[in-house]
Amino acid sequence: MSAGAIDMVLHPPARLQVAAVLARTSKAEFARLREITQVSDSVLSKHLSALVDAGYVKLTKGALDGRQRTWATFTAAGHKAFAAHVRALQAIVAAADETI
Amino acid sequence: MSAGAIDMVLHPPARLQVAAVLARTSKAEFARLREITQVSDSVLSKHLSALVDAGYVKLTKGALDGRQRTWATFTAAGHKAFAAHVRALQAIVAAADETI
DNA sequence: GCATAACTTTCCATATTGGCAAGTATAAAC
DNA sequence: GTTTATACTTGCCAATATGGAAAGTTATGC
Repeated sequence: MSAGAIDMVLHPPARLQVAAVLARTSKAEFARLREITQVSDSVLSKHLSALVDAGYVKLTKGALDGRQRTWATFTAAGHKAFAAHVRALQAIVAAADETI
Repeated sequence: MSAGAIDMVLHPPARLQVAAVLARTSKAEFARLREITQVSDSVLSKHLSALVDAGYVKLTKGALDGRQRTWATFTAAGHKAFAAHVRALQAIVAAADETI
Protein backbone atom coordinates (compact mmCIF):
# COMPACT_ATOMS: atom_id res chain seq x y z
CA MET A 1 0.00 0.00 0.00
CA SER A 2 1.79 3.07 -1.20
CA ALA A 3 0.59 6.62 -1.54
CA GLY A 4 2.97 7.17 -4.39
CA ALA A 5 0.10 7.44 -6.74
CA ILE A 6 -1.61 10.16 -4.79
CA ASP A 7 -1.35 13.20 -6.99
CA MET A 8 -0.73 16.25 -4.89
CA VAL A 9 -1.97 18.48 -7.68
CA LEU A 10 -5.37 16.85 -7.39
CA HIS A 11 -5.37 16.25 -3.65
CA PRO A 12 -6.65 19.55 -2.27
CA PRO A 13 -10.44 19.30 -1.90
CA ALA A 14 -11.18 22.23 -4.17
CA ARG A 15 -9.09 20.77 -6.97
CA LEU A 16 -10.50 17.30 -6.44
CA GLN A 17 -13.97 18.74 -6.84
CA VAL A 18 -13.01 20.62 -9.95
CA ALA A 19 -11.49 17.48 -11.39
CA ALA A 20 -14.56 15.43 -10.53
CA VAL A 21 -16.73 17.90 -12.39
CA LEU A 22 -14.45 17.97 -15.39
CA ALA A 23 -14.39 14.20 -15.52
CA ARG A 24 -18.12 14.23 -16.07
CA THR A 25 -18.77 17.31 -18.11
CA SER A 26 -16.71 18.26 -21.07
CA LYS A 27 -16.78 21.93 -20.13
CA ALA A 28 -17.36 23.68 -16.86
CA GLU A 29 -17.88 27.38 -16.42
CA PHE A 30 -15.75 29.34 -13.99
CA ALA A 31 -18.82 30.54 -12.09
CA ARG A 32 -20.15 27.04 -11.68
CA LEU A 33 -16.85 25.76 -10.39
CA ARG A 34 -16.71 28.60 -7.93
CA GLU A 35 -20.14 27.66 -6.59
CA ILE A 36 -19.17 24.03 -6.27
CA THR A 37 -15.88 24.66 -4.57
CA GLN A 38 -17.15 27.58 -2.48
CA VAL A 39 -13.98 29.55 -2.73
CA SER A 40 -13.38 33.13 -3.78
CA ASP A 41 -12.71 34.16 -7.36
CA SER A 42 -9.05 34.62 -6.67
CA VAL A 43 -8.65 31.26 -5.04
CA LEU A 44 -10.47 29.41 -7.80
CA SER A 45 -8.40 31.25 -10.35
CA LYS A 46 -5.26 30.09 -8.60
CA HIS A 47 -6.45 26.52 -8.37
CA LEU A 48 -7.26 26.49 -12.05
CA SER A 49 -3.84 27.94 -12.79
CA ALA A 50 -2.28 25.13 -10.81
CA LEU A 51 -4.21 22.60 -12.88
CA VAL A 52 -3.22 24.37 -16.08
CA ASP A 53 0.41 24.48 -15.00
CA ALA A 54 0.29 20.75 -14.37
CA GLY A 55 -1.03 20.27 -17.88
CA TYR A 56 -4.28 18.84 -16.59
CA VAL A 57 -6.68 21.56 -17.61
CA LYS A 58 -7.17 23.86 -20.54
CA LEU A 59 -9.00 27.15 -20.23
CA THR A 60 -11.09 28.54 -23.02
CA LYS A 61 -12.34 32.07 -23.08
CA GLY A 62 -15.23 33.44 -25.06
CA ALA A 63 -18.39 35.45 -24.89
CA LEU A 64 -21.78 34.19 -23.78
CA ASP A 65 -24.84 36.36 -23.21
CA GLY A 66 -22.68 39.34 -23.97
CA ARG A 67 -20.29 38.57 -21.16
CA GLN A 68 -16.83 37.23 -21.11
CA ARG A 69 -16.68 33.70 -19.81
CA THR A 70 -14.06 31.11 -19.05
CA TRP A 71 -14.54 27.39 -19.43
CA ALA A 72 -12.31 24.70 -18.08
CA THR A 73 -11.81 21.34 -19.73
CA PHE A 74 -9.61 18.38 -18.96
CA THR A 75 -6.67 17.65 -21.17
CA ALA A 76 -5.87 14.04 -21.95
CA ALA A 77 -3.21 14.21 -19.26
CA GLY A 78 -5.79 15.58 -16.84
CA HIS A 79 -8.15 12.71 -17.46
CA LYS A 80 -5.37 10.23 -17.03
CA ALA A 81 -4.04 11.83 -13.87
CA PHE A 82 -7.47 12.01 -12.32
CA ALA A 83 -8.14 8.37 -13.13
CA ALA A 84 -4.86 7.40 -11.50
CA HIS A 85 -5.58 9.53 -8.47
CA VAL A 86 -8.99 7.99 -8.05
CA ARG A 87 -7.49 4.54 -8.27
CA ALA A 88 -4.98 5.50 -5.60
CA LEU A 89 -7.73 6.70 -3.31
CA GLN A 90 -9.73 3.58 -3.96
CA ALA A 91 -6.74 1.42 -3.20
CA ILE A 92 -6.48 2.99 0.22
CA VAL A 93 -10.14 3.29 0.89
CA ALA A 94 -11.63 0.18 -0.66
CA ALA A 95 -9.71 -2.16 1.58
CA ALA A 96 -10.72 -0.18 4.63
CA ASP A 97 -14.27 0.01 3.37
CA GLU A 98 -14.88 -3.64 4.13
CA THR A 99 -14.66 -2.99 7.81
CA ILE A 100 -16.92 0.02 8.02
CA MET B 1 -21.89 17.81 -4.22
CA SER B 2 -20.27 19.36 -1.22
CA ALA B 3 -16.87 18.84 0.31
CA GLY B 4 -18.26 19.73 3.68
CA ALA B 5 -17.85 16.19 4.79
CA ILE B 6 -14.19 16.05 3.92
CA ASP B 7 -12.41 15.74 7.21
CA MET B 8 -9.25 17.78 7.15
CA VAL B 9 -7.83 15.79 10.03
CA LEU B 10 -7.92 12.71 7.83
CA HIS B 11 -7.14 14.37 4.54
CA PRO B 12 -3.32 14.49 4.52
CA PRO B 13 -2.05 11.36 2.76
CA ALA B 14 -0.05 10.13 5.72
CA ARG B 15 -3.03 10.36 8.01
CA LEU B 16 -5.34 8.81 5.44
CA GLN B 17 -3.00 5.87 5.21
CA VAL B 18 -2.79 5.51 8.95
CA ALA B 19 -6.55 5.63 9.17
CA ALA B 20 -6.93 3.04 6.43
CA VAL B 21 -4.66 0.69 8.32
CA LEU B 22 -6.46 1.24 11.59
CA ALA B 23 -9.79 0.60 9.94
CA ARG B 24 -8.62 -2.88 9.06
CA THR B 25 -6.43 -3.90 11.94
CA SER B 26 -7.39 -3.36 15.51
CA LYS B 27 -3.85 -2.38 16.46
CA ALA B 28 -0.99 -1.02 14.42
CA GLU B 29 2.56 -0.65 15.60
CA PHE B 30 4.35 2.66 15.33
CA ALA B 31 7.15 1.14 13.29
CA ARG B 32 4.74 -0.39 10.81
CA LEU B 33 2.89 2.85 10.36
CA ARG B 34 6.16 4.62 9.77
CA GLU B 35 7.05 2.17 7.01
CA ILE B 36 3.67 2.53 5.37
CA THR B 37 3.62 6.29 5.47
CA GLN B 38 7.31 6.69 4.71
CA VAL B 39 7.80 9.63 6.99
CA SER B 40 10.31 10.23 9.73
CA ASP B 41 9.72 9.26 13.34
CA SER B 42 9.03 12.82 14.32
CA VAL B 43 6.55 13.38 11.55
CA LEU B 44 4.63 10.20 12.26
CA SER B 45 4.62 11.06 15.93
CA LYS B 46 3.10 14.42 15.09
CA HIS B 47 0.49 12.91 12.80
CA LEU B 48 -0.51 10.45 15.47
CA SER B 49 -0.72 13.28 17.97
CA ALA B 50 -3.03 15.11 15.60
CA LEU B 51 -5.25 12.04 15.39
CA VAL B 52 -5.18 11.66 19.16
CA ASP B 53 -6.02 15.33 19.64
CA ALA B 54 -8.98 14.90 17.32
CA GLY B 55 -10.14 12.02 19.46
CA TYR B 56 -9.76 9.57 16.58
CA VAL B 57 -6.90 7.47 17.84
CA LYS B 58 -5.74 6.04 21.11
CA LEU B 59 -2.13 5.15 21.76
CA THR B 60 -1.13 2.23 23.91
CA LYS B 61 2.37 1.68 25.16
CA GLY B 62 3.86 -1.53 26.32
CA ALA B 63 6.76 -3.91 25.97
CA LEU B 64 7.25 -6.50 23.28
CA ASP B 65 10.38 -8.50 22.72
CA GLY B 66 11.94 -6.57 25.52
CA ARG B 67 11.46 -3.27 23.77
CA GLN B 68 9.12 -0.45 24.35
CA ARG B 69 6.43 -0.23 21.70
CA THR B 70 3.52 1.98 20.84
CA TRP B 71 0.35 0.79 19.23
CA ALA B 72 -2.33 2.92 17.70
CA THR B 73 -5.99 2.01 17.61
CA PHE B 74 -9.08 3.79 16.39
CA THR B 75 -11.53 5.13 18.89
CA ALA B 76 -15.22 4.86 18.09
CA ALA B 77 -15.09 8.47 16.94
CA GLY B 78 -12.15 7.63 14.71
CA HIS B 79 -13.98 4.81 13.04
CA LYS B 80 -17.00 7.00 12.50
CA ALA B 81 -15.00 9.93 11.17
CA PHE B 82 -13.07 7.73 8.79
CA ALA B 83 -16.26 6.15 7.50
CA ALA B 84 -17.73 9.60 6.90
CA HIS B 85 -14.57 10.77 5.20
CA VAL B 86 -14.53 7.78 2.90
CA ARG B 87 -18.15 8.40 2.00
CA ALA B 88 -17.31 12.00 1.18
CA LEU B 89 -14.47 10.92 -1.08
CA GLN B 90 -16.68 8.37 -2.74
CA ALA B 91 -19.40 10.94 -3.28
CA ILE B 92 -16.95 13.05 -5.23
CA VAL B 93 -15.14 10.27 -6.93
CA ALA B 94 -17.80 7.69 -7.64
CA ALA B 95 -19.79 9.95 -9.91
CA ALA B 96 -16.69 10.83 -11.84
CA ASP B 97 -15.65 7.21 -11.88
CA GLU B 98 -18.31 6.35 -14.44
CA THR B 99 -16.51 8.32 -17.08
CA ILE B 100 -13.05 6.96 -16.56
C1' DG C 1 -14.49 56.24 -24.98
C1' DC C 2 -16.69 54.55 -20.76
C1' DA C 3 -18.77 51.46 -17.58
C1' DT C 4 -19.25 46.91 -16.07
C1' DA C 5 -18.62 42.11 -15.60
C1' DA C 6 -15.29 38.44 -15.38
C1' DC C 7 -11.57 36.92 -14.20
C1' DT C 8 -6.20 37.52 -12.69
C1' DT C 9 -2.49 38.93 -10.00
C1' DT C 10 -0.33 40.91 -6.01
C1' DC C 11 0.12 41.18 -1.28
C1' DC C 12 -0.29 39.42 3.04
C1' DA C 13 -1.60 36.50 7.01
C1' DT C 14 -2.01 31.97 8.59
C1' DA C 15 -1.34 27.17 8.66
C1' DT C 16 0.79 22.89 7.55
C1' DT C 17 4.21 19.61 6.59
C1' DG C 18 8.63 17.83 6.81
C1' DG C 19 13.25 16.93 8.78
C1' DC C 20 16.97 17.31 12.14
C1' DA C 21 18.53 17.39 16.51
C1' DA C 22 17.94 17.33 21.25
C1' DG C 23 15.20 15.46 24.98
C1' DT C 24 12.62 11.91 27.58
C1' DA C 25 11.33 7.32 28.92
C1' DT C 26 11.59 2.46 29.42
C1' DA C 27 13.77 -2.04 29.39
C1' DA C 28 17.78 -4.85 29.51
C1' DA C 29 22.51 -5.65 30.68
C1' DC C 30 25.82 -5.62 33.96
C1' DG D 1 21.59 0.86 40.76
C1' DT D 2 23.79 2.66 36.92
C1' DT D 3 24.62 2.48 32.14
C1' DT D 4 23.15 1.80 27.51
C1' DA D 5 20.25 1.36 23.67
C1' DT D 6 15.89 1.67 21.69
C1' DA D 7 11.65 4.06 20.92
C1' DC D 8 9.43 7.56 20.55
C1' DT D 9 8.50 13.01 21.50
C1' DT D 10 9.28 17.78 21.33
C1' DG D 11 11.44 22.10 19.89
C1' DC D 12 13.09 24.55 16.24
C1' DC D 13 13.27 25.94 11.68
C1' DA D 14 12.63 26.11 6.55
C1' DA D 15 9.70 25.54 2.79
C1' DT D 16 5.28 25.39 0.83
C1' DA D 17 0.42 26.05 0.52
C1' DT D 18 -4.09 28.00 1.12
C1' DG D 19 -7.24 31.64 1.63
C1' DG D 20 -9.07 36.35 1.09
C1' DA D 21 -9.02 41.37 -0.03
C1' DA D 22 -7.96 44.56 -3.13
C1' DA D 23 -5.99 46.30 -7.14
C1' DG D 24 -5.22 45.26 -11.98
C1' DT D 25 -6.46 43.58 -16.65
C1' DT D 26 -9.42 42.52 -20.48
C1' DA D 27 -13.42 42.16 -23.29
C1' DT D 28 -18.15 43.45 -24.25
C1' DG D 29 -22.07 46.52 -24.77
C1' DC D 30 -23.59 51.06 -25.00
